[in-house]
Amino acid sequence: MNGAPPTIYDVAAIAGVSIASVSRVLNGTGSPRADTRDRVLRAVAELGFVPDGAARALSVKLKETVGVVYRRVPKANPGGVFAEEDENLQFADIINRGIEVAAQRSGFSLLISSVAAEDADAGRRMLGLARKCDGLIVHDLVLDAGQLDRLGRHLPVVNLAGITTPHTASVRGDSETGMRDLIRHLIRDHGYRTLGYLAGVADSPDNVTRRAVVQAEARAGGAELAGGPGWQGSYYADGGAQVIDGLLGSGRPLPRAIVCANDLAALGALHRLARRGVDVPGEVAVTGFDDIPVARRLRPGLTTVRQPIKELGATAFELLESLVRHGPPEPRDVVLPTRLIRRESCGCTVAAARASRPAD
Amino acid sequence: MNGAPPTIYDVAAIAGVSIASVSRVLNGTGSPRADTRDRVLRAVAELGFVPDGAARALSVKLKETVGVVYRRVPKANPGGVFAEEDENLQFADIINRGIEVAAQRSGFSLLISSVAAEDADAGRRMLGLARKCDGLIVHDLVLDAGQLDRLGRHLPVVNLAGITTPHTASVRGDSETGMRDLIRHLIRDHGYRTLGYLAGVADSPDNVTRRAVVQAEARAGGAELAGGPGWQGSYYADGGAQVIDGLLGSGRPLPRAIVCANDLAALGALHRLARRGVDVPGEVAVTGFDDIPVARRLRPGLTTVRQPIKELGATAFELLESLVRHGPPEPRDVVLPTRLIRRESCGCTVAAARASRPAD
DNA sequence: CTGAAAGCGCTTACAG
DNA sequence: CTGAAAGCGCTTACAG
Repeated sequence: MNGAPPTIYDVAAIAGVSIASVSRVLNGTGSPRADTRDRVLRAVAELGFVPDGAARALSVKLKETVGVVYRRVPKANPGGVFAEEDENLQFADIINRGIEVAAQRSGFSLLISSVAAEDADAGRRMLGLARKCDGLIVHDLVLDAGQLDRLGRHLPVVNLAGITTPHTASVRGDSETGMRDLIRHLIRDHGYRTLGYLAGVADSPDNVTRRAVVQAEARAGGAELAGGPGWQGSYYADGGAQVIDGLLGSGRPLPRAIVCANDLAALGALHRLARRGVDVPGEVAVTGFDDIPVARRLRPGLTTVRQPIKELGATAFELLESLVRHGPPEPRDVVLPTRLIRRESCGCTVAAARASRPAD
Repeated sequence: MNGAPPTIYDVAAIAGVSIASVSRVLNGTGSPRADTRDRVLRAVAELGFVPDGAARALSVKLKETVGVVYRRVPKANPGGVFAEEDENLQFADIINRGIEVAAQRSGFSLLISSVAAEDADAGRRMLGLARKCDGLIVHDLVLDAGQLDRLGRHLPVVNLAGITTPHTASVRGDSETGMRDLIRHLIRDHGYRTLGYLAGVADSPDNVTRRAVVQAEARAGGAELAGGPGWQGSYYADGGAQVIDGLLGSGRPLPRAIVCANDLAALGALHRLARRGVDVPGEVAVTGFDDIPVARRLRPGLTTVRQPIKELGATAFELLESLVRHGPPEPRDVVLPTRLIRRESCGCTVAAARASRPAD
């Protein structure tokens, strides 16, 4: 940290060669003589030279950096049981790890930026990010289809919301199959005749899809599906807890099984049911979606649909890299498989649940 | 995404002004005439112009980007109960969020990079990172004191390992006070006479400190402290579980309380004790350190020491920014307060535990 | 207030 | 194989 960091000119001077030669040996281009190579490498070591990324990026028109935007959770109820927001971000964190590992394989770095849900100038923050990277990966619940597409006209964008637009690519988990298998398990294997769908953010594509599948499968299986505004959650634990409070307060009986839009909603529901003395799964079964790590730590263990979380991230990066390097990949919209994970919250015994799934 | 993105020259041409003027209105420097301002802004909007970050960085010699390096977890035992590594990274993820929020306030972006524990060319990866940012924040367990200091001679570095070196700054939680309060609680309030310290990575500064405090407080309180190689864990759940297996296999009685180096080790220990039918806290008490979100979801709720995780990250950023902008801050090595969080795994009743801590 | 021009630190045709 | 030079897209003294 003494003075300005050395530049390629300093290296060239010490090595007694031109900056072009320094650049070549450092990048492994051309075929420098062994002697040249040695002198450059020695000078580099002596100075502790590290080439400046900005200068290189400017020159090659590639920053080898991908921006990731995810949604920070709205402030939970002050004093609520779930004031701790960080648990809520597990899903995003694991996706980001998937992106990062894939990016690292390609020599790209990850520029991470969260936007608060209430953040008015989220748009500006995203532009600030955009100038520093080659393309953007945008998580669910950050931008709507219109905003995404507009952004996609300016730079490569892939969204993790499963939104298909003309100028972006997308990745999502297969909600249809996962949810279908789950509902059939509840109706056929457990014989439940009444269900409720504890919804996520109303207009999120995943929520729309999952609700539709629950409806269709309930009808096909001859089960009754409770609904209405009282079932509107938020994808977060607080929302799940509030729905349970409302349901219990309404005086109407609970359905036999509550199908939550995701694991966090289920976590909130489970917590509140336990506190109000409702036995899960004895009186009411509860299920989630995602299979975030905490799902297996809950008591009872949470029956859910596993998404390939890390792979969602890795795939998003691969789509983006392709977009950056060669333009729109084929296919532009990718759906990754999901699978039912039976634990105990659906009513399965420990033994049955364990036998049905891989060790965890 | 049609053709090359617009540059400041394009904007200037459309607006009918010089690129200097465009630069000025975009950066709010000088005092451009209202007319000039309008024309520039109109042209910017028309083109969807976003200034290139690399060019700006090269020019002003500031990337407004901070690199963060954290340690990816070694592969867990294949087929082990804790094959899922992501839970292990909660602590790092929350720190990173703290960094990010603080960085955002200063207009900095976060460049995230993990290194695998076994990764041979971690050094190279870190240099790759270094060229893209103004300084580095290095998590615990990534580099040793010598490596950190060497790195710190080339660019601003702050470490989250609590390691004090001549050329880096550091942040850590106050392990001394937190651990002292915890041990006193176990000995005085619960009357436990035998303890064991389930260690973390042997040469990690935090582990060294925590072990020393446990020893000192046990001695002072007249309690017996079990030790030996059988107590060596890893900071991860797997390590905690293995220590329990070894202990149970040895045939010797367990101490009345097992003090774990961190929450993850406690999680592993708790899991294994439950599986082997040992009652916690009835037969043996178990405690953690950190208070990661899952701690409150465990049954029994985990008694632990809360670290201000996000603040650790935010403080690390603030130190780094100061290092980047003005050179070494004062003080260069910061210690943040911790506090005992009583739940049930230490033997407290739900009521007593709840009364002793803030709602959660 | 505004513009012409130099400079930031690299990479890469182009000659030799 | 190697070097001189142009160029990447900005910012910022310096004149005017």
